[in-house]
Amino acid sequence: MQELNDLVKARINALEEIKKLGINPYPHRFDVNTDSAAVLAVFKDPQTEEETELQKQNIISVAGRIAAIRKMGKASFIHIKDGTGKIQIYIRQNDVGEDLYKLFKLLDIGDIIGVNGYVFRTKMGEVSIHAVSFVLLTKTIQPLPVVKEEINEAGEKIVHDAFADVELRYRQRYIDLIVNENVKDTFIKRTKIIQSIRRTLEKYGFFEVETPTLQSIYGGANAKPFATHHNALNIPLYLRISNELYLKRLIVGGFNRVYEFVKDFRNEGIDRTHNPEFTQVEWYQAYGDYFDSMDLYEEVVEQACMDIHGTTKVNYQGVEIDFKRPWKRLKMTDAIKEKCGIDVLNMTKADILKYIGDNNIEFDPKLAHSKGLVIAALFEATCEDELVQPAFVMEHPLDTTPLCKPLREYSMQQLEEMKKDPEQVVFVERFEPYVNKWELGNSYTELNDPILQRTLLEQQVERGRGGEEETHPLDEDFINAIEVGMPPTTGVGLGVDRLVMLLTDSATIRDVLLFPLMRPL
RNA sequence: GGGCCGGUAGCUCAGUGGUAGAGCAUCUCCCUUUUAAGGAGAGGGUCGGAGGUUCGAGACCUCCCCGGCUCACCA
Repeated sequence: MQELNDLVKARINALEEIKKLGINPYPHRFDVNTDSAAVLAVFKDPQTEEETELQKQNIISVAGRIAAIRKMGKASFIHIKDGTGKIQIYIRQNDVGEDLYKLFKLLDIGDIIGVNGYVFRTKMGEVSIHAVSFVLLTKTIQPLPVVKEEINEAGEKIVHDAFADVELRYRQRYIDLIVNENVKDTFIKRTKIIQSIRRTLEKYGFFEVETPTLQSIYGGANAKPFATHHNALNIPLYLRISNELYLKRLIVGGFNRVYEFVKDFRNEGIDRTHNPEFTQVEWYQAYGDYFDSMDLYEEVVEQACMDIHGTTKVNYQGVEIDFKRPWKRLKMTDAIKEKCGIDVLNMTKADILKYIGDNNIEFDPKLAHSKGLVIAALFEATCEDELVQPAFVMEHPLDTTPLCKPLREYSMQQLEEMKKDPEQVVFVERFEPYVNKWELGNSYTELNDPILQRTLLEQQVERGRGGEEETHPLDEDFINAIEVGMPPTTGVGLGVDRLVMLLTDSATIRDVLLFPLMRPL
């Protein structure tokens, strides 16, 4: 038993008093027939005397958590919060009787009650419920932070003593949701965004599926996995880092348009835009290419923004971002040309490395073995900061991914020759959407050449042995699926959390995750 | 992992080496249209943890725990 502070002791005492009054502090149900939002709408317009009198005949019942109490002897005002907002309740001994008023005096902020009464407007003009009776529905033991609100003369709401400790807010999100108004709103928007994405995909005939979270071979992205173990089978398992390879199996199997919202798990650092588990939606479309995916990606995001805000423009942390289609599209090498003034296509790997060195550009020397990876690294170090408004960066070097098709402009013979020359960089039909300098997703014209697929995945394994940590283990069954034959296909991954951040003006990913990972205490 | 900042009452915060504070909340009393309700009084602390310096530490030093920002890592 933990040591009780005075506030908890006082509430337990009140609970005992209530029981002595013969009242069950935890009854089983209560009939609710309206809510605070609906009540406030009743007196939206000025009322006549007669109409006000009429309301007295209309007894309604609401239920919610006590948010504020103002006791004045034998009459009191409280505010309760229900799912839709806040409403003031007037409780008077003359109306509810001495016994109930005795119970009322034992209530605290945080307790949950049901109220029967009629709507009226107070002297001060606030639409309220005049209680004729009430029922205690849940007596609470733990005190809530006492947050007070004031409307100043300018009509602005001033919040006093807001529950602001971010650590406590994340660890005890239920309290955060109760006392901090805007928190719930963010999560309502999150759900609406997900619903909007789903609607857009359904509109185009995409079919929602579910694929395994526990995988014996992880793949589809370059990331470190979480490892776990299955006892009965006595095998190691991994939490998925991506569902890409499973969705492609479904394309092979004849589902021509599929999508899935998934939690991906990546065993990496935590910061403002990274949580170890995060949500992606991936969709795959047979017979399409990455241009089709760009079109749909734009539409999905623009529509989500419209559904939340009624406009394509949002303010994110002081920067206006406009999701209006069409978005800017630029090749990676052109972005480098624009920013750095160099054309990496006409440079040797040594030249590019020299440029990186001469300009003190951050560079991980482990990547120096591949000209393509050097180019991608140069792009990331120099160009990402420019990509604030929505834009598609396209045509990445082949070495950045083993799952994407080379550009259609290469002839088969050309491709063979390029692969033999380390100074030749093969580019692939890939794009990454960037907004606010963040990668907001990833998309390919999917590789469906089984011979090239095997070669590229085997190279990944070799690179893994060579020290690059985040490369793929070989998934033979996936290659088998591609050998069985996957139609021309394009696929997209969209980072849901970051999109929600942008659309809700949230500064950190933790503000759009109900329960972000915290180190246990 | 590095750098910087923070952890004091249930909540929000003061407190630069000398008796641990304020507001709200809590408890007692008054108050039948209040709204940061008001008035009178009272209680409430392992100052994140452990060592150390000092006559004396919430404060200074060392280590540790938790968090925030930032850099690195993370396509």
